[in-house]
Amino acid sequence: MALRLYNTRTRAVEPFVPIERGKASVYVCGMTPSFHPHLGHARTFLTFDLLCRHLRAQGYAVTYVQNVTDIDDRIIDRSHIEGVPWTDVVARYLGEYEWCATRLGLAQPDVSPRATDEMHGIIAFVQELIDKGAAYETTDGVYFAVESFPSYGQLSRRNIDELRAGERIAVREEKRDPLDFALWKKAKPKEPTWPSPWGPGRPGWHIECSEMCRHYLGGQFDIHGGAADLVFPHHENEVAQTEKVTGLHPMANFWVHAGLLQVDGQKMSKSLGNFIPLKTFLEQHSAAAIRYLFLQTGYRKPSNFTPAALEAAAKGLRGLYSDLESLRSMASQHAASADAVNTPEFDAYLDDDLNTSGAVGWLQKTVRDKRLQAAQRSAAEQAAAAAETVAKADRCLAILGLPLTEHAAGLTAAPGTMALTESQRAALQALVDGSGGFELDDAKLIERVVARRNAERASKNFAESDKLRAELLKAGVVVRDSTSGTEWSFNGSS
RNA sequence: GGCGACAUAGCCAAGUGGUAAGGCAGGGGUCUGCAAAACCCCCAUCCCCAGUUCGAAUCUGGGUGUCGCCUCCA
Repeated sequence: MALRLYNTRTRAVEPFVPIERGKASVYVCGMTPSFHPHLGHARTFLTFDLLCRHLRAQGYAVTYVQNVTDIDDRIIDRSHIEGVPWTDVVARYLGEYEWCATRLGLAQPDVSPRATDEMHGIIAFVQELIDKGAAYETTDGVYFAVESFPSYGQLSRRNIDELRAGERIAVREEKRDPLDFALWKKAKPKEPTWPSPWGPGRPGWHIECSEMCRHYLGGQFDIHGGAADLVFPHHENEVAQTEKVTGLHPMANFWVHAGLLQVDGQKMSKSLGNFIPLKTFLEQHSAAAIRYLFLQTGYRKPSNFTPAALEAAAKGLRGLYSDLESLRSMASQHAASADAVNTPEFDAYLDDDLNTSGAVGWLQKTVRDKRLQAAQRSAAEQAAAAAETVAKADRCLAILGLPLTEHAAGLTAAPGTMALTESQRAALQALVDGSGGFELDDAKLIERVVARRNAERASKNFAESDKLRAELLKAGVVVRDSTSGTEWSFNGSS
């Protein structure tokens, strides 16, 4: 079984055949740091993170390039709005993205080039287009002549004539064709500029990706990714620019697009008021839970985010982890032999156009079944069987980007809910007053209350112990009794 | 208006010709001082209509609905 991927270029699921055996070159359109990264960004980059993890697990040497478009109209607009230099805007929002990427466990791209570091290449690229007669200069910039590229519209399946018909009244009278788009924008007042053969200015959108693709991956490479909303015009324009310059087709063998995230059944946007800033979100919720939630949905489908779905995902993942912990303790010191660690069924799901939903379902079922089976066996057999399952599950979870050790803690409670409020403290304090310390930290305080409750239980004073449990619950603390003692935890939403 | 995607149980969601994975929620039971956890059992015929086929959630045609793109967007 080998990887098959849906290819936007051909509108079909096709076997992935790399240009160079054993290698995979991947370019993904990254951030334009002009505003807060949002939950939709997370879905897109998580998708390609998974693709890379799977490719690597299958033995491919992956070169993953994810660019940063750090100069753009919106960045300039934002700097005017905030009254700060455009470089500050970039630093702020890019920093925010990087914080989120770390939190989400996104693998570092092998290269993350920035448009402003590629100016020479970009300018050269534009010049090549002019030399080839595919671009022309006007008083305000340099434009790509769509007419020079007959297959324009192929990737996004647009009809050029219909596009022209629908085009709004051309503002730029100098444009030869309303569809022509800017490669280089000549300087306007209060805008950052770079010197060029056409005078000071800056690149248009699209050109930076064409240049970076060519620079880092060559005129043709394996996979070009991005979110579905980039198919037109961004990727269409990239194709036109690149193929015009290189004369090679296709620019990328596979075009892979991640479905857009919706919130409450609607597109996420600032104007609709359902914009979910990623950093805020990750400060309040488990990164593993959102990752798991996205994995439960096919990457190409539109995904509708709801708090209920997140909650369900967090619980589902927690259950999986819990089963795995049980298996781990059964396995004890027993180690699985390395060659036993393969998961063909799981791999087959991912090979099938990244069927993460099926893969996760298989993992859930397998871990659960194996746990139940192991429990039936003799101690010796049990350890061996459990160790093998644990090793396999660990492998799957690593590919999914959900390693147990890193994420388990974050699932039981969100960071913001880990502490008692003043009133909760006061209430619990009152229950253990007379015991001395009023400088107890939260954990110590809770443990005192739990201890008191256990004392009541020991003396069969159940009415009192239940009252204490209720008090703890009011403070967001859940207690669980077992033969080995009483445990407690915050019941913060994940 | 043009192009496209999607429509499976209360919710999320796999499954592309042979009688519906998984998760969450829910119901019943075992266990427990109670509760939690755990364990056992139960819970859909796949938007509608008409076709093709021995057989369709899966193919074809026609509807209906939701969403997206066509302007900046991950």
